[in-house]
Amino acid sequence: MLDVAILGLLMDRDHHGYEIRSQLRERLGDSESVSFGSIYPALARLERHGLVEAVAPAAPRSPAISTGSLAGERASLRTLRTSAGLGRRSRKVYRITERGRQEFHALLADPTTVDDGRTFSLRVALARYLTPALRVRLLERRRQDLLERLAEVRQGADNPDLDAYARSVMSHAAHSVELDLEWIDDLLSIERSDSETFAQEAK
Amino acid sequence: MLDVAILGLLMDRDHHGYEIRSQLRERLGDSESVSFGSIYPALARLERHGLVEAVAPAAPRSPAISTGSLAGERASLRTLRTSAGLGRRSRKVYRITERGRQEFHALLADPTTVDDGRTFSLRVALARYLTPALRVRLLERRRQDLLERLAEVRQGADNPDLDAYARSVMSHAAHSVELDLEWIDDLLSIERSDSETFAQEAK
DNA sequence: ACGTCGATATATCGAAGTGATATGATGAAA
DNA sequence: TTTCATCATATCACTTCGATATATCGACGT
Repeated sequence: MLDVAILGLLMDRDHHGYEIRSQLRERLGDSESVSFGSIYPALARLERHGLVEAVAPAAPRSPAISTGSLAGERASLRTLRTSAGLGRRSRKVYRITERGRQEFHALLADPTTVDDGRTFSLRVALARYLTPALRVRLLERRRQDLLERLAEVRQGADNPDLDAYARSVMSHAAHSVELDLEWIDDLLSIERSDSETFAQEAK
Repeated sequence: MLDVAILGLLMDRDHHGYEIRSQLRERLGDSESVSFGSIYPALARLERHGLVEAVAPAAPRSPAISTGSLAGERASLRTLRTSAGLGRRSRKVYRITERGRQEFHALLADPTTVDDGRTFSLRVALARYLTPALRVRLLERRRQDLLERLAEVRQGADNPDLDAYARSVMSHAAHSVELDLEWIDDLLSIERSDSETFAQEAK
């Protein structure tokens, strides 16, 4: 899951570890922040597998300071640290590789992994990288799972064995799943109207 | 988190590992099932710490078959397996200890741990074991967290840098948090009206 | 009577994630 | 000028996950 998230962010542009954490919340809507204890090992892992690569510390806003040699890079690193706005501790910036892009598409579309709320939201947030057909499949798969879950929690909400608090949890879970279902149905109807528009244009 | 959940279930009655998993979903509303790979180690850990203890395989529905000796227990185990309804592989039933009860209350009320959606729901499902004051504190703490989260996701929903899918995720997250807040406000108003009733009765 | 499927049940293993902690630089405020 | 908040990487012990192995029983079809 984290792999897809990181690769997805890197599809857009290069990032360093610390930034990935905030982007995960801001762009991919991750509610419970992923800890640094998973991000840095994940980045190391992805690099080991050749899916991402460390970029030589990029030139700061002010262009053309260093252009390549090892000594030059070291100098630019020092420059980077003290130069306007971009200081802080030296960043390790990562770029996605071609193999990384392939793996990203494969992971994102993989139908064998069952989505929980978190991975599903992640996938939707990255849905522009899926084909329309794969998007619909993703949404309909989740829809089925939620319908099953809805039946479960509704039963719990009516279970007289449970005390008022437990029943309240169940009943709120039911409302929450209902809201999720409405969302998915909205997304599905958008997908369908988009494909209609497409069909009409082709006509 | 899993510790509180297991202890909470054992407060009610004895359970074996397999059963705990289903009860977690049915009684405590846990959406993403906890795997056996965490339940059995957790049970072993709790036993090591003296918070739970393994019970001699309980007598089946039909009462009074064995009453104590080692030989008797072994016999009852065999009986258990082949007797009506309760067969299957031999179960390992756990009971909560006195120290376990103390620890349960401490963990449930612990204000230092920050609740995510899962642990919060768990705590509410077990809220009957909290005092009214601790219940209100739990609810208000979560309310604050959600208000902050709401501001974040609303910003994301309006962020023109994001594509329609990512914005949709953010906007749905906002609606979801709003629903959570309504739930919490309901629970809070119930707590308050309960304490009023209580005050009036005392009068 | 036979096989085999699905549910019940415990257990273990490697890989991944968490939460805490260490380290240190920088900019802003007190 | 010290000190505080934020930025940034890293590691550690412990917990959790997902897959897999093992085994028993009831039900179902053939």
